[in-house]
Amino acid sequence: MQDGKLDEVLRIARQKGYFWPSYEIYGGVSGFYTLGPMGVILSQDIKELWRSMFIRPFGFLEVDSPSIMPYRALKASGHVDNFKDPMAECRSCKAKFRADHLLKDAGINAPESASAEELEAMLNDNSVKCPSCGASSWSVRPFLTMFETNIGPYEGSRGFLRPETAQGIFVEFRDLYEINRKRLPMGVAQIGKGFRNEISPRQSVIRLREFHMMELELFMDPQDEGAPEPPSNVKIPILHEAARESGQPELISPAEALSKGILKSKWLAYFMYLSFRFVQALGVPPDRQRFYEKIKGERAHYSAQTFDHEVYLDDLGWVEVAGLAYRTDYDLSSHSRESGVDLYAEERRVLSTRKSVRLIVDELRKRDNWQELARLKPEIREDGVYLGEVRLRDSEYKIIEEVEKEEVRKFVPHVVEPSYGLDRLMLVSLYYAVSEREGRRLLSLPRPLLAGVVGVLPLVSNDDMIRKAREVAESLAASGFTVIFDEKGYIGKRYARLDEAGVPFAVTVDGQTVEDNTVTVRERDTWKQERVNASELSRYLRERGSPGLELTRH
RNA sequence: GCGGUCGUCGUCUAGACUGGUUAGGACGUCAGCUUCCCAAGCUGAAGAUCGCGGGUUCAAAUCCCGCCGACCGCACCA
Repeated sequence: MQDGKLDEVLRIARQKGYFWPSYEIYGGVSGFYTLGPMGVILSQDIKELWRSMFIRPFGFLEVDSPSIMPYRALKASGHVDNFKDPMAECRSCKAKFRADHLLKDAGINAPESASAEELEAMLNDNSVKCPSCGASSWSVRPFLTMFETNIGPYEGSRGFLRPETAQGIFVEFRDLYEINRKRLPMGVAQIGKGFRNEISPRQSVIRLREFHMMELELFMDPQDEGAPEPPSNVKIPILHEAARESGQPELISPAEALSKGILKSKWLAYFMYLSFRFVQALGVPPDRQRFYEKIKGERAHYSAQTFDHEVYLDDLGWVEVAGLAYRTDYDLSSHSRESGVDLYAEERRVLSTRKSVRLIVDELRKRDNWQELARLKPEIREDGVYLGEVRLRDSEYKIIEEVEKEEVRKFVPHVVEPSYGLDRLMLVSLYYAVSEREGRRLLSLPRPLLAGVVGVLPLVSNDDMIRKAREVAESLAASGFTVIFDEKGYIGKRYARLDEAGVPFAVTVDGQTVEDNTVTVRERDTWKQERVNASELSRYLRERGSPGLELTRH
C-alpha cells in the first residue's frame, strides 16, 4: 500500500473537472462529492458500457423509481431494523461503541431483540468497562444509518432516502412481471442514487453518503434458473469461504466453481464472469481483481451468498466496487407479507392433451352431400378421420391438439443481484488510467470511455484558422461529439492539457486545411497523427472510438 | 464522538517556534508579443477580509481561548 498515486488521481479529478468535494465554500461536508463536466461524461459512458453488457444482450428491463421510500416498504425489506445499530456512549469519555459488541466482549450474550434501554441496563448492571477510558457508565441510543424525512406536511408519514435502488424494483414486481409477459428469467436494472448516513465517510468517493449505483435484479425460478452457461475456459480469482483461511484466492473458472458447489447459483456464476470482464473493460488488469466471499455475519440481512468484487489500489488495498448477492426470495417474500399482495411467478405445466378435428368447410363443400356429412360428428380412427362411414380426404380436416389439463405452479422467484458503485468505478478507472509519457501526465482511459469527446485546435491563432476550426467544431458537435475548443497558446501545451484530461483525440486545423479541407487527428496515447478529410471526421472518430472488444454475450 | 494532523489567491504552498514595511513564490487564468505540431520564450495583469469569533498587545497569518470544517487513525461500513 501507499504510493501517493491516489493523491495524483484526485488532483487530476479536481483540476480536469471529474469530481471534487461538495460545499467547499461552506467548509465542505464530508461524504458528498460533485461530478464536474468530465465526470458527468465519464459516468454516462460507464453506465452505457454497463447497459451494453448487463442489460441489452439479455433483453432485460430498466426502471427509474423514486429516491424517497415510505416507512413500510423499508420496514418490510428489513432495512429499518438492520440499518439500526445500538450505539453505546461512554458517559465519561464520550467514546462510542456498538452496545452488543461490548456485551459480547464482556462475555454476555444480548438477545437480538433487546431494546436500547435493556442494553443500557445490561451494560451498567454488569459494570462493563469502556475500552478507551475504563469507566463503566453508559448511555445507549439506536443510530439509524438511513436519512429520514417526512412525506407531506404531517409527521405521521415517515419516509427514508433509499439505501439501495433494488427496493424500488422489488415493490414493482407485479407490474414488471406482467410487462415482461410473465416470463422468467427476468432482469430488471436500475441506475440511480443511493443514500446512507455513514458515521464516518472516508477516502474521497469510496465511502459517500450520497452515491451512484447500478443494480440489476435477476428474477428466476430456483428449480430452473435459465441462465447462460458460465464459461469454463476463463479463470477468475475467487477468495471463497474455504480459501479465505489461506488468504490466497483460487483461480477457477465460473463453470467449475458452480459445479463444485462454491457458487450457489448459475446466474451468480455467469454474472461473476461478466463482472470480471466489465471491470477489465474499465481498465483494471485481471490480476488486480478478485471476488471476496462474505461469510455469514458479514453479509447483508437478505443475502444467502455474497461476493464482493474487489479492485486492488496501491494506496488503499482492496476496494469493493461491486457486490454480487444471492438474495433468494427474501425481498419478494418480505414485501408480500407486509403488503398483503401476493408476489409470485407462475409456471404452467401441461399434464394431458386431447386431439380434436376441425373440418375445413370450404373443401368439404365440394362434395354433393356435404350438408348431410357436416351434421355428423368427426371421429378419429386408426386409418383416418371419418364422418359416419365416410373417410375424409386430408385436405378436408385438420387435427388440433388441445390442452386438456394443466397445472399452475406458483412460486416466489429467487433473485441474484450484481450491484455496482459507480463512483468507485470511476475512481478505479481513473486510477488505472493515470500514466506518464515523457514526463507528462496522461489519462489513458480505455477506449469506449470518453470516445465522444474530442479537442479541436487551430494550430496557430490566426483568424482564418480559427474560423475554419470553428466550422469543424460545429459539425462535430452536430454529429453528437462533445467538443473542447482550445484556440490559445502553444500547441504542445494544448495537447498536453487534453492528454491529462483524458480526451482521446485532438483535431488540429493547420495551413493545409484551408487548401484541401484535411485536418490532423492526434491520438492521446500514442501521439501519432493522421491526416483525415474534414468531411470524414466524425465517421473516422467513431470507428477509432469504438471499443474494438466484443462486449456482448460470448 | 474520541485521538492525531491541518486550514494562507482557483490549485499547491513560504511565512508561524523568535508578533513589526505593500503576506512571497510556483502552477493555473487573462492580455500582448512570438509561434505552422508537442507543458518553449519575453512582457504585463487580475486574483488572499490568512476558516470563523473573541482575547492579549502600540501592533496578530504568527501568541491564548472558543467554535466550524477537512484529512488520517479508532469505532462503524447492512
